[in-house]
Amino acid sequence: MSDQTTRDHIIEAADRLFYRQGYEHTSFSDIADVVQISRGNFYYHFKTKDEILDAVINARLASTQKLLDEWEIEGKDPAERIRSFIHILIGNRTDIKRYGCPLGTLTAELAKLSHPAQGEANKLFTLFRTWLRRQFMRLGRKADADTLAMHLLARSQGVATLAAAFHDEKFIRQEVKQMDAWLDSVADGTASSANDGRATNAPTKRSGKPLGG
Amino acid sequence: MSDQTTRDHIIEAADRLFYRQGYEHTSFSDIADVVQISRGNFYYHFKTKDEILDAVINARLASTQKLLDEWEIEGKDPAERIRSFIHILIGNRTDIKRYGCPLGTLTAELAKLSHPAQGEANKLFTLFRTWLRRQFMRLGRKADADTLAMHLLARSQGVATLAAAFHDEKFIRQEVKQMDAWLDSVADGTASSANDGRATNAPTKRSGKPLGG
DNA sequence: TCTAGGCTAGGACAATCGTCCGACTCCATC
DNA sequence: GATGGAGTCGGACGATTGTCCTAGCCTAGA
Repeated sequence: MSDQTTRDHIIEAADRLFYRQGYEHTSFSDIADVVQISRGNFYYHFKTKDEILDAVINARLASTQKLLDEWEIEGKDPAERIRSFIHILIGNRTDIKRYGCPLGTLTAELAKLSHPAQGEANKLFTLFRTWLRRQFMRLGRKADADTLAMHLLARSQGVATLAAAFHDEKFIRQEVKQMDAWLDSVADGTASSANDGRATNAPTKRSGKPLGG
Repeated sequence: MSDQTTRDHIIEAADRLFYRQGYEHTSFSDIADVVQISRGNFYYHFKTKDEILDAVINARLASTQKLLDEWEIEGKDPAERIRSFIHILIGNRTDIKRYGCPLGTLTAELAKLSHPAQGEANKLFTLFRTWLRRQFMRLGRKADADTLAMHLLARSQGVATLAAAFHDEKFIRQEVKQMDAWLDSVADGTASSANDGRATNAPTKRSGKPLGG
């Protein structure tokens, strides 16, 4: 249908603009310019701006679920699947360096706006959280699977935040490498030698020169 | 002076409101209501909204510097000083749980607005970064001091982001404990046994039950 | 050819924004 | 008491916002 096409175009454009400019800072005009329709025509497709936000979040939920399903199929073992998660930081490094994490920044903004869609947006986090938890459980970490999932989520968020603040791509690679090492230690179950791959190797290996600020 | 008092009141109120509602979402009226002056009176103290932002950032820079100086004096050794940094997450947990990290959220918002004050806001991050770097150097980690500083900053940011998303206070304590352990391993310099205190201890100790979502 | 309805353009709308101004109240100074 | 500047007030301004309406376009089906 032509309807779906236009509607999807709006959602797609809104998604990108919400990510780059933020939700509140993106106006109907901004979206209209991209989609090349008149501003007044929005009302036919979406009654309110919040409805567009809902549609965008739902679209992200769907695409995220699809992504997780793919990782589920393609990954040979839980560790490899978790590694897929870690490496989206690399895959999206260019965007992250400029705009941060789409998840984290949207959630943070909606929280400050006291926006009703907060709960929906948080489902995105929960999607990753439960998926990661399941992987860690399969890794034999039944007892602390959720703790590990949250830990990994937090580190990813932190990396995205600082990478955006300092516009530092090298920092992303650096931290991803450490998370990989951390994952190895978790997967091995080698308790006493489990480390985050940082405190151990850094002094003997990397130069540790200041990252570009 | 009465001038400084009013001006300071404005800055103080703006600071709090920017943190809780975001910069763009905070209007002159909002600030005026708190300070209890008329909206039109702002122009006498600040010519533009951006000027208020600059003043707020400068105030934060000053108070941050003061905080770091205090830690510098009070802390007996570098490890204890770094621990002071880690534990602000605990001290500000109530606010963080609700509004996230003042630093991270402001930086993220200004980035999306392409706001000229981005650079100034980033100085806040740099303040912590250089301070932490110096502490790690004194800890004998000359080679990778900056890497360690960035790592710790990132983890703090990640914890704040997720704590805010899930409104989870327990998660903060949990991650702080791990950062403490991580710091110990860094301070000990026990290379091969250095771990983040998570992959090692969790399965044998904590129950790892799902955090409140 | 005519008609109905999906879809759109363009503009009106009230509200709110940051900005700016003129008139006013203080109060110290002479 | 008169003067002048610091500080404040209330409102006006143009712009922009999200919302909403109406007239018209285009196409499929009778």
